[in-house]
Amino acid sequence: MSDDDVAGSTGTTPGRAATLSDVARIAGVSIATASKAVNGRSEVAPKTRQRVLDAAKTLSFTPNELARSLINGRTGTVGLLTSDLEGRFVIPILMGAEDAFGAGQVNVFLCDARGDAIREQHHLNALLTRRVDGIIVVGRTTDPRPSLGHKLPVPVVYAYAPSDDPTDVSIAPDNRDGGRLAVEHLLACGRSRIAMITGEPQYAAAQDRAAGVQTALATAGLQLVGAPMFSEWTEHWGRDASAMLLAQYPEVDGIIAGSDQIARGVLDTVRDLGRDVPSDVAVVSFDNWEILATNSRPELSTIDANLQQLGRLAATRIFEAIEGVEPKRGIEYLPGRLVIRGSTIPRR
Amino acid sequence: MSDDDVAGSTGTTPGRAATLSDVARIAGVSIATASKAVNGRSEVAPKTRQRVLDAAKTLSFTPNELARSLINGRTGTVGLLTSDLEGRFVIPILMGAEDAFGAGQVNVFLCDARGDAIREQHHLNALLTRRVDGIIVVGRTTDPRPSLGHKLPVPVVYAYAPSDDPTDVSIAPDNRDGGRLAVEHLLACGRSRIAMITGEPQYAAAQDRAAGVQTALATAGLQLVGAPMFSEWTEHWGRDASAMLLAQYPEVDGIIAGSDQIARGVLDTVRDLGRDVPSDVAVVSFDNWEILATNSRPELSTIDANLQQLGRLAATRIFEAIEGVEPKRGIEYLPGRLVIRGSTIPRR
DNA sequence: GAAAGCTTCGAAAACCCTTTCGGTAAAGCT
DNA sequence: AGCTTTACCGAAAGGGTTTTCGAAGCTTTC
Repeated sequence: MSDDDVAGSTGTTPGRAATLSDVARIAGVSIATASKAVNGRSEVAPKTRQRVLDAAKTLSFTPNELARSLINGRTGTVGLLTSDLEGRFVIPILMGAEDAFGAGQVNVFLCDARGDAIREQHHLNALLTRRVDGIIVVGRTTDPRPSLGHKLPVPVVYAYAPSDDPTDVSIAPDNRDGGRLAVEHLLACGRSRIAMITGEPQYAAAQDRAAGVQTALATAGLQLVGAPMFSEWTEHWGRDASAMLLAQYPEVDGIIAGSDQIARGVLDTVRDLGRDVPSDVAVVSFDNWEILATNSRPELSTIDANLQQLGRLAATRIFEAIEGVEPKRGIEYLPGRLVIRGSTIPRR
Repeated sequence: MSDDDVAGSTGTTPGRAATLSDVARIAGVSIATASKAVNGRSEVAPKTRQRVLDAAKTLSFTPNELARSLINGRTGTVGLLTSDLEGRFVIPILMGAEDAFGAGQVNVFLCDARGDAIREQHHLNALLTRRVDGIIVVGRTTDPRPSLGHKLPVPVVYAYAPSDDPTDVSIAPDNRDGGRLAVEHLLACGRSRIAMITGEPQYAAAQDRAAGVQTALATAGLQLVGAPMFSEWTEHWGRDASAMLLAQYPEVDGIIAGSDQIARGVLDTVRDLGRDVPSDVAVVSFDNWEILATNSRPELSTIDANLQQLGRLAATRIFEAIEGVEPKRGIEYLPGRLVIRGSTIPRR
């Protein structure tokens, strides 16, 4: 049954695939006419068209996309060049891109460079010889990455990690604005003694989120309790940092964690110290990594970076560039979105 | 600099890409000779070859892979058809496949069907018109999935989720053997009162792991404390179940969790109940999902499914099938590997 | 010095499709 | 009846490459 409902409907036979000339021969017309018939062009009599379509069906003819591409110069493929080992960012971006292109219209070559420049170059060359219509480069962090240059014959869009060349087209999450969202949510929850525990200071994501937080607090006439605590993107650091923080500043009633991982550590320690989340201390974090955010006690309120939308946007930009639209160069920042859960608002 | 080191070395110019006939014209030879020269065939004089290669270099010629594929009937591409939304399994499998194919030799079309049969059919058709050389189907669970049938013109290998048709070629993790590994490790740690908390009973992974555990215990002349506890693949269930378990059977000194997520919940509750891991209760789980396993207190001993190797194996099987090797049909089970961390062996 | 062998190169077919353009036949018009 | 228009179809070129096979040109052999 599975045999029939799937393969049967594709109808492809094993062995060699049917070609257009096979169809033409069966239908008793020329190859040109067959082409017009299957492509729905008008210069063919209805009766003839039907004969061709019948022949195509019985042969289960599928036009060879390679030959097509060779003619019109478009392959309908894009390359997704990533260094994101974990697939943390690249999968939602891939899904967004598929959405934007329309399912089945465009196919995506996914290449993982594993942070290796040589491998990246290798993949890039392979993509170019395959004549992709465009390339989306997805970084592992939001730090700027080296540009691929402007000598490529296809448009390039940088997603998540922007290019270090301002004349490239880049799309990145707006971490500053994310910081603002986090702060405003805590303020709305009635918190005013807010501290921040975040990851490695070398990361632009850490710096930008901290900057956004501090700016938003200043706007509200407040300031952070202590300095932002930078170290690692780990639960361990979240635990250690929150212990230190609460020892030094017991009055803290809101903590902004630089990532969901850190927040998990914070939650653990705050509970261990006998304080309740969210009534004593509210916690908000970044990433909305479901597996972490929805399994904690309580579940995490967190800033989602809208990665899928980021992918859609990247695909849209690539598409526009292919169509010849003059791209808006520079970095386009995509705002995040607050997902509210139990770590800031008590559950009923 | 970035401009030079990457794009410069590709040497591709914007605008139209150079073709072989351009190269031939510049070098003053025929297209046929140019082809032989760039492909390193022997029927061309060294002097002529050098002239062609120089011309190719100055034009930064890249052979058009589409035209090539059209001739030899091989595209050097494979489709990876998945329903694994999270990318939890597909990414390591993709990486393994890339490894096996050799970097840059083969490119992978990644298609996400999102668990939707229609979308899957759509992607399948797209892959076939693109004339991929083979298809790897990656499922979301280890439960058998519907076969794509045998009428496809290219070889298909099922990875992670085997096909429900025993005449297909499938590669799946050996969860039974994984259960054995977990048991033997706990026994080696001196535990004998072992219980199991695992996920949804509908999942083959849950059943197989439990079966493996029980068989291994029986071999050692032991049996599980209580019945295997099935419910959900969540931390919440891990917490609830371990509370119930320890209330009913306080003598338990080893717990096998059906997943790292469940184990995280178990660790939490065991600690909350004032027992030490691993000295009072040792915990071992499945998956080796790094983000979960290495951030817990203590870190998790867990059975890694060797997904990357599974991807390599799938790629190898596809490759063999393309080469015309008669495939070994049925399900090939790939053993897992025990990763020992602090939840079973006290850290120094 | 002619036949035979080797090396080197190019013309052309092939891969599969799309598109242009010319040709045929039917239909419409005066 | 003679002309133009329309509708339909097919021959052929073109896209970029590989490969086969024949044609030179050269060297060796007797």
